[in-house]
Amino acid sequence: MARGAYHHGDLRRALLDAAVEAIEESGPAALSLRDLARRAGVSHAAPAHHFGDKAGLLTALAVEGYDRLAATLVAAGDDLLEVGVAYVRFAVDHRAHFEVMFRPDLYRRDDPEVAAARGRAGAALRAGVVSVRRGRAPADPAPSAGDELDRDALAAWSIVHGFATLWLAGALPGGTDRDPEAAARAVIRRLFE
Amino acid sequence: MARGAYHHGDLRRALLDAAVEAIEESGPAALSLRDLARRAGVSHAAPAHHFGDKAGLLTALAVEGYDRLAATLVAAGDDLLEVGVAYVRFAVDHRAHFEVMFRPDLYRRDDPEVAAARGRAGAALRAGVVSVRRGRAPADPAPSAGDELDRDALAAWSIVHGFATLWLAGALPGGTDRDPEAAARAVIRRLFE
DNA sequence: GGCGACATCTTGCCGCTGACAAGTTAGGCT
DNA sequence: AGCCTAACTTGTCAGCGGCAAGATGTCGCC
Repeated sequence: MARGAYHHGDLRRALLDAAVEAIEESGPAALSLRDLARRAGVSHAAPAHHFGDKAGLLTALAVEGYDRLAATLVAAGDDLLEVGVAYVRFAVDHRAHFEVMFRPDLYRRDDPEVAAARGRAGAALRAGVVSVRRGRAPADPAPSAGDELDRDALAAWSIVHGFATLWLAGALPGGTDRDPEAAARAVIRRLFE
Repeated sequence: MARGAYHHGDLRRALLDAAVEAIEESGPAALSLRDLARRAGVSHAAPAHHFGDKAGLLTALAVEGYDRLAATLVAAGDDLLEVGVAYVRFAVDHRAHFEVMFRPDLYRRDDPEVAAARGRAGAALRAGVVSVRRGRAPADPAPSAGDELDRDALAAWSIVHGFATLWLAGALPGGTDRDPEAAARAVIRRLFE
């Protein structure tokens, strides 16, 4: 076993899980390392050993989030509508991860692990956006190279990310709250109707 | 004069301005009332008198943000493209206000002043979205009532909000950074082409 | 013109937090 | 057996938010 399972069992995992729980309860701003330590039943300085500092813990959470998002998007196939719905569902179902991922002032965005995981998620997203051009003229004559996003991809990402963010912020009125997935479907479809 | 201008001049305003400055420097998570007090040259407890607590200060900032956003959107006219671009420009130019507004765990979302200001911004947004249906079939047979948003409005709001959020998070690659407005224009146009 | 009432701001304190330093325990290796 | 190192604890410090109590300035009012 690579790490963990010495004294506590797997403290690193337990702390990350506790962080998710705490963030879902009261948002990332109110997160406290000492509270996480209490939840895991260890001393207040134990988290520092695994993550260095608070930003380190949130960096690990962001890495995990990007990886899970990538897996979710890949599993959704290559249909833009389904990939988009999967993006929104990920945000709703894993709001703690999602909120941290797009809050760069909370963690170390330049961390190489984060960059790699973000790259994987970005690739999965681009793969899903290919189908957006169905029934449309091809985009630019010069196809996007490397990690660039063409206009279609940017529009698709914007619309699903915006919907997810507004939903998480509680900014959407009434009926949307009950079934975000259906509302997201309708909104995304607006891109190619 | 209604308030302020006793000892300091206008401490309330000075604190809000200092908050904007501090948030632009290092994000809302790192905001400290004591730091704001130092910037304004007053004691550490002075902010409490004007705002009660930290959430009170951020609530005031959110109210100000929604009001300024409403004014910005109204000034942009009733063309969806221009309203959308104005939304993005507001986020970029007033990132401190914008970031607080959509971070409901930081302030009191149910505050009546916030609700009123948010209502004004929402109305301005809806007014701008009317034109999205140009060249399209009218939306639902039953027009949206009160503060409801139909699918077109939701799609428009999502796409501009998503673009703005991603830009602020530094998630957009390369070229978008230099001229967010042009990129936003291209993305929004995607809604009715 | 002086007095009281009030808004404004200060000083002092408490518990909590993140970070650091130094010590302790426990598992693995030879 | 003996050691090494990872994993954790204990102790400490400065900074923070929030509260209480006091000081100071400003205004209405007679």
